[in-house]
Amino acid sequence: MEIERPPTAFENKVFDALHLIPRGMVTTYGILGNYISCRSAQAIGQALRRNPFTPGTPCHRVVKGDLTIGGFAGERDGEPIRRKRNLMESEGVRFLANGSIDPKCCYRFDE
DNA sequence: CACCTGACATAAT
DNA sequence: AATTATGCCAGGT
Repeated sequence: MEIERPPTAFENKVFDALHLIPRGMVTTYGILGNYISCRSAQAIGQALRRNPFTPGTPCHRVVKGDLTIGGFAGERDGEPIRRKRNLMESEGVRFLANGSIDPKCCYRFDE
C-alpha cells in the first residue's frame, strides 16, 4: 500500500482557500488562482485531484471559469460529475437550465 | 465550436 | 539535478 505523500505548501494554500467558500457557493479555478497568486488554474485542479481523500475538503465547490461543472475526481463526465452537481445543489447552489451555475452563487473572495 | 497557446505544480524518467 | 510528460484550466484565434 502506497504511503501518503504529505501535502505541499501549494496544496495547503488551495485547501485553505477552499474552506473560505461559504456553503451554497462556488468559485472558479481562475478566481482561486488569483487569490493564491497562481496564474495556472491547472495546477490548482491537480492539487485538488490529488487530495479528494479528505472529506473535509469541499473540492466540489470549485468550478470552471465559465461556471460549468468542470471535472471531479479526475473525471470530466460520468457519475463523479453528477455527484458533484448533486452536492452543490444540496448546499443551495442553483443550476441554470443550460447546465451552468448561477453567477450569483459564484463566490469571489470579496477582499 | 474546435484548436492552440500560455502558465504552474507534481510525478516520472 | 534536469528534462519530459501530464493535469477537476483560461484565454484567445
